[in-house]
Amino acid sequence: MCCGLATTPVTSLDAARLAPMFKALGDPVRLQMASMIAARPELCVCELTPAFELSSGTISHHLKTLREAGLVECERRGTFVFYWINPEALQALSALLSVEA
Amino acid sequence: MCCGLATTPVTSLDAARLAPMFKALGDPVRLQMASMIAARPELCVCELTPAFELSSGTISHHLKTLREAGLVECERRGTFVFYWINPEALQALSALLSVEA
DNA sequence: CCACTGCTTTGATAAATGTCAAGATAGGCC
DNA sequence: GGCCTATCTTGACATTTATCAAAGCAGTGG
Repeated sequence: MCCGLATTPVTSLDAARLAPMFKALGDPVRLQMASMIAARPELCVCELTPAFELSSGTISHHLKTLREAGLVECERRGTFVFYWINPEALQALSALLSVEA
Repeated sequence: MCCGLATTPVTSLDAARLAPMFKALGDPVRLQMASMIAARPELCVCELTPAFELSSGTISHHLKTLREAGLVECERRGTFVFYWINPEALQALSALLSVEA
């Protein structure tokens, strides 16, 4: 890996683009959500909701944050909505953090 | 890499521990700061300050946020204060994001 | 068409955040 | 000791955020 945060400082432009993704992961609830979604090919909201002691409105709000950050995508199938992770987004962040080598 | 966000979902405990680090990187100013610090063995605040159009108080505040998240450490040497990155912290985050394999 | 379920949106509220100006500290130097 | 510079801390303010309750929308099935 050649271009981590440790080798070349990110430009203010890159920072503006990438910071929202980190920000989206910067809430414990959303980090856990993202993790649950990433651990499977896709995950139904109906499986996500009971994992947290939060109103469904709040769950939906957090999912929207993850979506708008580009970290996940979703699709409605019948009554249910399924979410999956966007691997490119994770990779972009991971590459940035690669300390060296 | 065996234990990324994509393989085993993080526990709520891990989420609580790691989210603040992501959160600290979730501001464009702080992300760029962290990047500048990581690009060198250490960096003087006096080099950091003129890179942003922000008051020195605000710079100091952001550095405190990075410090409290465990992402950087610092030491005073004479009049100047030097910051350096905490590689373990970056690695912890990077490992979590490793999409697979 | 009506009721029900799953999910999202809206409105409201308390708490957290980013910023600056101004004051406080610490160290170097006369 | 007294001044100057570098950094941090404090107080204030506007903005953003996390949350809930309630209302809205989309599909399913009677």
